[in-house]
Amino acid sequence: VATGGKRPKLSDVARAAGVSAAAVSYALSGEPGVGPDVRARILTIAKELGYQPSRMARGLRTGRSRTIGLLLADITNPFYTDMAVGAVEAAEAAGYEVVVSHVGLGPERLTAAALTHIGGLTDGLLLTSLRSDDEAVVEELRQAGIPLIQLYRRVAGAPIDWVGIDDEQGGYDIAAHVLSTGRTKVAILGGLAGYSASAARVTGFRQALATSGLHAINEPDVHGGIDMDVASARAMDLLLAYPDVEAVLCGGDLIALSVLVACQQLGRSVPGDVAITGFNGELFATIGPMRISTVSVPRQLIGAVGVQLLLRRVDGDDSPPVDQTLPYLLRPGDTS
Amino acid sequence: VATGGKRPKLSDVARAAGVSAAAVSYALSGEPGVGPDVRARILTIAKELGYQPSRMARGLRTGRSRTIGLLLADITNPFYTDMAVGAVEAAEAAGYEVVVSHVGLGPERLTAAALTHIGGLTDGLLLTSLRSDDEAVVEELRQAGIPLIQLYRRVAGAPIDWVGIDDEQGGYDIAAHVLSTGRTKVAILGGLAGYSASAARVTGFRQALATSGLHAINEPDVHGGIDMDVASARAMDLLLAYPDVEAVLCGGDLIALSVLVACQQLGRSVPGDVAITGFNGELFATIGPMRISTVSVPRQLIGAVGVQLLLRRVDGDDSPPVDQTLPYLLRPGDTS
DNA sequence: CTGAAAGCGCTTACAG
DNA sequence: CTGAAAGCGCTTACAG
Repeated sequence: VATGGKRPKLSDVARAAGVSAAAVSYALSGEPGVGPDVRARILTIAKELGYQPSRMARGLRTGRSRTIGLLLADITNPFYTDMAVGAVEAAEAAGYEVVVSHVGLGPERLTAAALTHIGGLTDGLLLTSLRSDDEAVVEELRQAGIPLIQLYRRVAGAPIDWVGIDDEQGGYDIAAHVLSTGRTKVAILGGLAGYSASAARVTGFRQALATSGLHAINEPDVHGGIDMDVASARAMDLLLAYPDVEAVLCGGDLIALSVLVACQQLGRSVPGDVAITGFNGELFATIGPMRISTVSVPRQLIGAVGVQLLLRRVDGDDSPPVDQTLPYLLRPGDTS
Repeated sequence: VATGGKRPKLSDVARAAGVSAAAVSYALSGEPGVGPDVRARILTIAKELGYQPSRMARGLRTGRSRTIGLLLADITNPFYTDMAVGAVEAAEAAGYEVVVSHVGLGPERLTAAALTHIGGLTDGLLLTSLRSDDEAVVEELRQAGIPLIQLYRRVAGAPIDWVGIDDEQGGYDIAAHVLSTGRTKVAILGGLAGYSASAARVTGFRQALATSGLHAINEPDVHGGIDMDVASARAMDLLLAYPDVEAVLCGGDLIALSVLVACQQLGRSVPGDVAITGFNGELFATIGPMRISTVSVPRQLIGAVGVQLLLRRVDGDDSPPVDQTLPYLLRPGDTS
């Protein structure tokens, strides 16, 4: 009941059309080798029969799946799924399909997921979930001979194309923006040090502070977790430990939101008493009653450019790895 | 430079181990037909060589890909990606892989994406993006003979398994919760009428109101868009048109957030002047300074149960379609 | 412009 | 317990 009839195959179409299998193949792929009238008839019959070529057979024969994989640590995180949207659009334009895998945290799962893609499922991989110390994973995938691109996060020194933004400069810019309002008691609440982008942002914050002859009042404990509960605790601890803090530079919008909530709970006015900045430009940072000042990362563009780089590699380009740095947007909101 | 050596194939492993291809195949799949010592040697050599079986070849031969597809209208929407997480976990336990496709809005794209999955990429499909009037799409996919499951949203009357919650009862419950506080001037801000869940929720709201001898003060214009800008406009229009409204029952948390923001802008206190309820139980509804009262939908569970139903169909079960109704959670917050 | 044939890398009855 | 062989559904030189 549930399933229709058997799936028709190419030879069924050939028989129905009274031509050879080769003719059908040529007709469907738009190759020469079959007359326009015959081609039209074949196409009609194929549609009538509901013929759908087997990707397995085609892939086995051609060695290409015309599919690229996108590996996400957390498919629930819009920061990365925005990249997926850009990737899907760019891939579609090139006749490729994007399949997304939710791999969860941890290098083992990353490797496992990647290996199933490597089994020919996919012609190349977009990697997003890299930690700075994931060299081993990346090296293993490289050995497997599948083209790889790093999206945003990266492994230090890995000889693999990368596309992202200049987080350090972004951090510098938004810190300079806050300092320009005359605040001097500034704290930093960065993400985990193990991620390349988190580290770079904090470096940028520090450089801007140093330029004004300052340093963060909560050094050196500026790195930490970004999950909502952890971030909330860090925010509250900070405000309690440094009652006179005038500005908090955050490594991400979620941390900034935590600080905002904590300020409201403690009765500190924002941005009157405390200025707060985020990073990423996430949706939730802009939809609340108070828009968070942030650095907006061009996530869809990163995905799209990643696909372009990847398809170049899939087509056999083996020139040296490139770094593609994209522009970001400094977006002042209501919190600074 | 970019690619490693050629990928080893099964026959390479066989040669290196000095056995037949069949022996390797049996050893890798854990089938009997090869002794334990030989099996161990084969496994070792396969690992040494970095052998990774071709999914294409295996799929072509067996007619199974051990992969299931999840079609998302918007991969950026956490409501649906939460289902993906549940699906991934359930599938992994069963030895299946989940690949997610972002199809965007519109039935054409849905069909196109589904067809590429049907080409053998995937053994079955989890559908999330259905509108009530998508019968044509669903019928076409059914014809193609691929097992299908509807997640949450559904096509009325389609003979396909479905898993979700009782939105009507959920709507009734949260409306009753608000009415129990004595409010009588109640408005409804529902989602688009074209989606089964939106319609059911509104029906539930109305029934609860009717039970108290009431009806929404803004009837019959209770349905509308849920994108942030549209929802914001609807919220503002409502508050302006009905200055004495005491409660707003919303079809989703994003709408509820819009109403909350509009209330703050207009200086109405929440929940003092206006009670607000959402629906879904999304993360952002709970992380702001004010938690939105909502109905929490068990999204991961829906994904997991969807996978179970699907794998049953993949294994050939063709019993009549089932509806699987899961429990939800009424979660009062700070807005009611 | 068309058809017959080989082969992509596996799995799985089938003989030994 | 092991090996030789057929075949999954395509694509693509190669002859006609």
